[in-house]
Amino acid sequence: MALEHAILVSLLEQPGSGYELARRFERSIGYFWTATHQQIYRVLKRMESDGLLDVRDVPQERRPDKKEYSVAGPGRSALSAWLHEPIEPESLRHDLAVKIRGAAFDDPAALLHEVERHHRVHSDRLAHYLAGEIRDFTGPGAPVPLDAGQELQHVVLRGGIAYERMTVAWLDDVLATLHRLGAAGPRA
Amino acid sequence: MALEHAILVSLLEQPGSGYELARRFERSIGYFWTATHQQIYRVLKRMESDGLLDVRDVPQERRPDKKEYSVAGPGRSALSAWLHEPIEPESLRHDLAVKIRGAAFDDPAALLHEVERHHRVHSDRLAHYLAGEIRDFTGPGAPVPLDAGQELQHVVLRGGIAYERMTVAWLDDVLATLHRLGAAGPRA
DNA sequence: TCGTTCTATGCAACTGGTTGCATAGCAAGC
DNA sequence: GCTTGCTATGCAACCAGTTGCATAGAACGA
Repeated sequence: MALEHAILVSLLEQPGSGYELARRFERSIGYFWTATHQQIYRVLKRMESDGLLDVRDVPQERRPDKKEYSVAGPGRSALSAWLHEPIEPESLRHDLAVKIRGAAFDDPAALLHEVERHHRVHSDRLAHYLAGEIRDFTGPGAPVPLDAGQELQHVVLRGGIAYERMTVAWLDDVLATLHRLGAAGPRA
Repeated sequence: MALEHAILVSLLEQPGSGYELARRFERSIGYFWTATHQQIYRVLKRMESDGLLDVRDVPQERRPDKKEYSVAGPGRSALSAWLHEPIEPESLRHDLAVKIRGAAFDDPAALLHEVERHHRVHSDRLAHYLAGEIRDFTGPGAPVPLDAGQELQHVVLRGGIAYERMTVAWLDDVLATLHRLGAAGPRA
C-alpha cells in the first residue's frame, strides 16, 4: 500500500497531524497521490499501533488540540525497504477516455461541455503548479542552491507540470476532433 | 463504477466473451483502463443479471465453449446516461513520484535502476502505441476516411501516445537529476 | 505419457478506498 | 442568540479491485 509510504515521506519532510496531512494531500503530495481525511486517520492509527509512527498530543489555544505524528525508527526502515524493492509501472484509470470512445455510440457533440470543463480544471492546475514552481524553486525568494530534497521535490513537480501541459494539449486535440465530427453531423 | 462503462463501450465496439474482454484490457482499452479477468467475469455476471447485457452460449471446436456477451437495450441506456453526467477530473496515483521524493531520506542513486526500468517500460509502450497508430489509423492499410468511431479511437490513442512521450521525457529529467545528485554525493 | 501452453470460466478471502454520518471547540458576523 | 465556517478527529457500511487458487478441454512437443 503506497498511502503508507506517501505518509512516511510527508511526515519525514515535516511532522504533522492527520488534519495537516489531509491538507497536504490536497496540495503538494496530492499532485501524485490522493487520500481523504477518513482514510488518513485510519491509516495513521494503524501505523502508530504498528510502531511505524510516534504520536504526541499537542494542546493548542484558539483551536482544538491535535495529535502530531512523526516517523519512528521502524517507519524509516519500512520506507527504506520499500524504496529498494521494484514497483509496477503505474497504469491509468482515465474515465474521460472511456467516455470519448463511448461517444461514438451517442452524440459526440454532447461531450463538448464535459471536455471543456476538464480543460479548465487542468489549465487551473497547471497555472497553480507553475506558480508553486516559481515560489519554491525558481523565483527570487527560492533557496539557492537547492538541497537534494528540494531538487527531488522540484523534479516531481516538473512531472506534474509536464502532465498537466500534456493533458491540456490533448484536450485541445479532443475538442478539435469533436468539433470536426460535429460539423460532419451526428451518427449512431 | 467505470469498469461497467468500459465494458459497455468495448462490447458495443465488438461483442465478445469475458476472456476476449480480458485480452482487450491488456491492449486497446488497457491504454486507459485496467482490469483482471476475475474482475471482468464477476462484473459481466452482475451486468447480465441486471439486464444490461445479453449472453449467448457459443460452442466452439478445438477449444472450450464460450459465452458471448453483447449490450442489451438497458445497457445502452445506462451508458448514454453516464455519458451525459459529469465526472470528476481524474487524479493520479503515481508510486514512482512518492519514491523519488522519499529518496531524499535514503540514497537517491539507489533509485537509478528502478527509474531506468520504468523508462524502458514506457518507451516500449510508446513504440507499441505508435505501431498501432500506423496500423489502424495512419498507415497505408488504414481505412480512408475514418468514421466517427475510428476518429474517436484515434484521438484516445493520441492521448496515450502523448502520455507515454511525456513520461519518457520526464523520466529522462529524473535520471539527469539523480545523476547530478549522485555526483554531488549522497546525503541524509 | 508427461509437462507446458493457450483458451475459457470461476470462487473466496482480503485490502484499499469511498461515502455518509457524527462530534466538538472556537471565531466571526448577522 | 444563531448560523456559518474552520480546525480537528473519528466510526460504520459499503464498494471496487487484488491475490491466490481451482477447474477443464485441447494442442504441442519432449
